[in-house]
Amino acid sequence: MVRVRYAPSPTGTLHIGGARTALFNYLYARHEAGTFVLRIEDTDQAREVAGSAEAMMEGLRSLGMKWDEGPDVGGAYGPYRQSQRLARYREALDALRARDLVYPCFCTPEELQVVRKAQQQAGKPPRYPGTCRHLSAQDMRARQGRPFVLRFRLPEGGATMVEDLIRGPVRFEHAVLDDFVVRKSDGMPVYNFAVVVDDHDMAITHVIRGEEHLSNTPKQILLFEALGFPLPAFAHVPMILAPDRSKLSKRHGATSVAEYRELGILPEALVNYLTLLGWSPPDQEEFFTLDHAAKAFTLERIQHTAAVYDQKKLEWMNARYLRELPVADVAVRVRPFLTALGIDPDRPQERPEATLEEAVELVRERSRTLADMAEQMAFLYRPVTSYDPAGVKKHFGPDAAEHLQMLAERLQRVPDFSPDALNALYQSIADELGIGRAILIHPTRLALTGRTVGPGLFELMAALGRTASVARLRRAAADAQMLAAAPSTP
RNA sequence: GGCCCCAUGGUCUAGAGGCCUAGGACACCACUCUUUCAAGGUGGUAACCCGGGUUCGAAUCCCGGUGGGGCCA
Repeated sequence: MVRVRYAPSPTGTLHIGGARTALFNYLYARHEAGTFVLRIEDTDQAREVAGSAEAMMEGLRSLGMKWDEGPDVGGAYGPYRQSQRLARYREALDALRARDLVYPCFCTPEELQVVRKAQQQAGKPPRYPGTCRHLSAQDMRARQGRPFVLRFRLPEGGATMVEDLIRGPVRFEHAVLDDFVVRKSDGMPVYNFAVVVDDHDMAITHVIRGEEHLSNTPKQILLFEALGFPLPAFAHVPMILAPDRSKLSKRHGATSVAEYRELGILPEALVNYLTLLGWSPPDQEEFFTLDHAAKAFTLERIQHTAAVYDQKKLEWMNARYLRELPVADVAVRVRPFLTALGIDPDRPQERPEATLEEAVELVRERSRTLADMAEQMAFLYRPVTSYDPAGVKKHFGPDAAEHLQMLAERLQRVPDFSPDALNALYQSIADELGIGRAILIHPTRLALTGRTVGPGLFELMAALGRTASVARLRRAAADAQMLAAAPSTP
């Protein structure tokens, strides 16, 4: 029975790197019909951010991941918050202490800093010098009352092998490791120690985590062995890098799952994109659901190289979901983005004839995000307050006012306000005037939407409806005349 | 600085010794469709980090270098 876990520290928001690690764990669990455990690693009180754990869980849920065991849903291996497991760590530490596998160290950080500097300058690995490794009972008594940490007594010589499922065997010589700290002077266990106890207690069979943990793994293996725990399998997945190949951070723009949601990226698209970052399906297919990915997911197909995330491709993928998801679905999701623009699609200032779903159909083809989509359909719900300046220059020429006025009259009278009928009407007017249709079409679009780009004019006009269309054309006729009379100063 | 990982177009990747004249996708460019912008279609630019081996044969295996990343503070 496979048991995997995702174990974030609640120090901020759910990052796309973390989300991707969670995702790989989730997919592996599903593929193996195993158990996915969520654990909150909150031993570092100083760095903890209030509400962070809840926000992370919400982020994971929004992406469609469900865990079988965790702090909120419980399970047979809890508690699932490290802060509630301190007694358990103390117990494990006592066991090591009883067998003299750990020892107290009274060296101060300042003393060690000096040593480390010297070692670095000499080109040696930074190592604990072993000052307190062999203190006699008398030495100990002399230091009574002074703060101390607990250090692990590293086996002399030899090496520890990490059998990584993705990278193969990795060898770490003990000569470059040192007697690392397992308990801090404040009595709190160190990360490497707590993880080992937790992974064992929660019967984790596969530790799938970011590559940055590979260097910590030999220490953890040593602890597993010292505690007499069987080893889980390890798999270190490559990191996600910013476009400049540095570690992803806030200065690179949106990096958290929540931010992407606010930008109008669909969770389906984000998950799909993230899955492709460092993993590829055997069939080369780029579009899939979580379920489909789970069926195909194997550790062997995980990339060894760090991946640079590409916002453009994410948006492209999002655009595809936007135009392929059921309209009703998209309509529901675009609502909050309309609200953010001050628009209530149910109580428009101007009554468009199209329903929200029809509005979605109208613009989805050219939308990359939900925010983008909302902006594109905004013209349906509120009056035009300005015209694109380049458009004015190009399409509100000397004849425009007259044309717009005439179009308004004809539109008022045309019996059928469907796209086809409107198309026919424009054709016949253009024929009457002996001009190309485009000469009428462009000023109309500018009049109706204030913009020069957008959906097909006749569809747009039908969606807006007769009343609003005619009103906007009349208003634009007046505006165009005024603009022509008062040429802009260069 | 020490140790560890990694290395296919700008980016994500396919590739597990001959199927490679290195495939797909994003991006970019051109053309096409067209009332604009998209979407779509067609075509194009663009990569096996370098040097040694191993082999009849290497993007693929080995060694070294270089570069990038990570961990340790």
